[in-house]
Amino acid sequence: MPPAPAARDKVLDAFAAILVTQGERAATLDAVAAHAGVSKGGLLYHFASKQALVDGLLARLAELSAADVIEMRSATGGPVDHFLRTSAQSDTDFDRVYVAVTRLPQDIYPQARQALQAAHEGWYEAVLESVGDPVLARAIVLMGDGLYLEAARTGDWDADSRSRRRTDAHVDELLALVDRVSTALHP
Amino acid sequence: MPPAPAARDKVLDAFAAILVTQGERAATLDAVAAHAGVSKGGLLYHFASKQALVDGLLARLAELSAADVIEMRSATGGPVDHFLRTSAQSDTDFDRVYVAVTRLPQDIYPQARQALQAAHEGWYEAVLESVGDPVLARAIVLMGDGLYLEAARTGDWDADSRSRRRTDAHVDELLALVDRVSTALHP
DNA sequence: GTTACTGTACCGTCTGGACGGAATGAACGG
DNA sequence: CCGTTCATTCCGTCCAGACGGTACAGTAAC
Repeated sequence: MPPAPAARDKVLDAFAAILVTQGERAATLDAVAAHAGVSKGGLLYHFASKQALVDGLLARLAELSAADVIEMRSATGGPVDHFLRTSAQSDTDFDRVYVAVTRLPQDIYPQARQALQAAHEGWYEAVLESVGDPVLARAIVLMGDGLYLEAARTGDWDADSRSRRRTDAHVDELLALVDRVSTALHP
Repeated sequence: MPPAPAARDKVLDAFAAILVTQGERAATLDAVAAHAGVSKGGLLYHFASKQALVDGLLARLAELSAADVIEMRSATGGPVDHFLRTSAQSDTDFDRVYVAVTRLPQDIYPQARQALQAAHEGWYEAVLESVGDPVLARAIVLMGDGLYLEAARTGDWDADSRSRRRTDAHVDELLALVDRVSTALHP
């Protein structure tokens, strides 16, 4: 009944979800279509090939990445707080898509590497403006990546509130440490 | 003429190399066999199924991981220095296998997640013994993960010496920062 | 009539895995 | 020293199924 292109977004969601939870191997056209609740023909109507699907995911990452940096700069706790907290979490659209692109073979989709690099540079610049010191800024961005990897490793994707609270406490401690170092460098 | 099981190691090397550079999708039995200079039948002699191949890689990670922690503790520059430097590099057997396992879909191979977690805990404990502070130790391990991800993203796997020197300089700065923080926490 | 799909049928290629060998060399008896 | 036997190590081919992709007829809303 909805003639609006609703399926397109659902397909991209499903593609990202399967990439994150089951890897690229499982992200076949059939599997993506089934997970999206869409027929294979419907998927291919919006994305004529698998390459088009990947391109669509990368385009979405670019959108969400730009939005994330803007949100970072205007976050109440400051860019660093927002950055490390969202890195540890993994239940936002952006986090899912970011990790999904991480799962793509970078040597086969060079644009994926560029998209990730672009997201990185946005983060680095925002963090640098906040903390001043380039080495500390780099350290913070690296820790953010580490948190992403950890969230992916511990399978936080459908985590219960208990383990999430534990992660939050760890991030609080990290933020306190960063704050101490930051004020020590620039008193 | 070589009746020694030389092929087994070559197959594992090839499997890891393809996972790292081209992703799990490209790591088919044929591709691994071809890259190892072995026939498909020869591969299947040593690893009766793809699951067996994965198990073999995980077993090798466990070996190398234990060896890496031992090497860390007896490294000349100390555990932290050794850890961050090897995280930034990616030309050792251990780094290759570690990142290769990272590329496996964790939800499908739960043992992969456990193996990575085990490697992590070994690092964390060695770093903790060195720096004393648990939060700083966690920050260091996270930065190591970030460096792994960065090395994977920038495709350092066949890097020229120029880009490697740049990475080394960055790691030097990070180590200097960690050292300052460490002595500030425990004067 | 256009847009946004569903559904089915189909094609060529690749995939994991099974299988039957074949070369090598150690073990053993004579 | 020789011949046979035997396990180990590896090769090459075959197959059923899954894969990406095409084609197309139909449907339902606007």
